[in-house]
Amino acid sequence: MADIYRMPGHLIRRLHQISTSVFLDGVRAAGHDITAVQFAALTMAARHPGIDQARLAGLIAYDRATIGGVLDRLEARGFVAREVSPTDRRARVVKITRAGRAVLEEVTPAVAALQDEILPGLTAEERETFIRLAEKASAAGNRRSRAPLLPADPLPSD
Amino acid sequence: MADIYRMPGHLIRRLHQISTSVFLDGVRAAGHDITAVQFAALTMAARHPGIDQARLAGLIAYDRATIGGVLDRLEARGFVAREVSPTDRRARVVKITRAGRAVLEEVTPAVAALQDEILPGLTAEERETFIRLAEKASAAGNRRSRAPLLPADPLPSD
DNA sequence: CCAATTTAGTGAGTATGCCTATTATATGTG
DNA sequence: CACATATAATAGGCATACTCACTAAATTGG
Repeated sequence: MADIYRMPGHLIRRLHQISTSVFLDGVRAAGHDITAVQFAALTMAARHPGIDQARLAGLIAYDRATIGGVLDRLEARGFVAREVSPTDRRARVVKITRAGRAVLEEVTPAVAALQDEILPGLTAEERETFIRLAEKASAAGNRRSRAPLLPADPLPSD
Repeated sequence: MADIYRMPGHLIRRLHQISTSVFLDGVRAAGHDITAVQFAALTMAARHPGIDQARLAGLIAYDRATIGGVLDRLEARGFVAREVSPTDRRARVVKITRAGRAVLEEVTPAVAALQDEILPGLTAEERETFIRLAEKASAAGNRRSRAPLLPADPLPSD
């Protein structure tokens, strides 16, 4: 009989539920209301001004169809703006707005503060171990994901 | 600057993407087409014949609204049947069908075989460590989740 | 330069995962 | 028994996450 409770897939799904819940609660306690996914997109938009949607998606491992909806919501709330790229008229360039930057600046410390709560019940050493193993596994499985993480500047060997 | 790539929440989301992708590929290679979520629901329905939806949801940490849709799809494909509970007319009792049991019997070995692929790049020992830490963290954070795992037979102290 | 291929983004469809509200039914208390 | 409360399931809505098909535009090969 398959013991679901010890299967990594089940445990990862549970941790994902806990993670999104803790994130949302922490951000709301700081007086804002953005999801972890929106936070990551906003952070990367701030770090790479004028990046197009496809590259932004690759930097945070989102599907191309998914990032469209995320940006729709961020744009509707005035946190990012999109323009047709001057160098490639297929592409749409994403820029964080002043309002988006303000949200990011207020939310980022709260996000940093809640990191330990995402893996509750673990010692600092155990958390480090978990993060190290998760990094190793996600790097090794990157190609297995439907939306792999892509480097900012793709290597020719890729 | 927040380093998203080392945040447990981001890593967990990436592992979740890899996990669902590997699961689907493995199940499809075995000639079937059910998701990890459907597999867990089917497994628990087989293990607890006649369980109602709310308890089934609790056993696998699903939201009550979510389990309805999952069972809709399993029922549409003839893998489970639902009836009004004879002891509580609000509740609907879930039973796995012969077809559902057949799918489960064929898929379960494939699921067991793909477990190691869910955490690729890790040694057997590292996988054990990851699973142990994930169990510890998910147990500790259970209440933080919107849909906590509930015991089959709830204790009065809960 | 032109045709074939690739790429960026969207749209429609499906599946989780959550929220709030509603309906129907139980249960507990006076 | 009557009333207040609690619970099971659903309905409708929003947010990821993915698939496939499509349009428009860029790139590559000849």
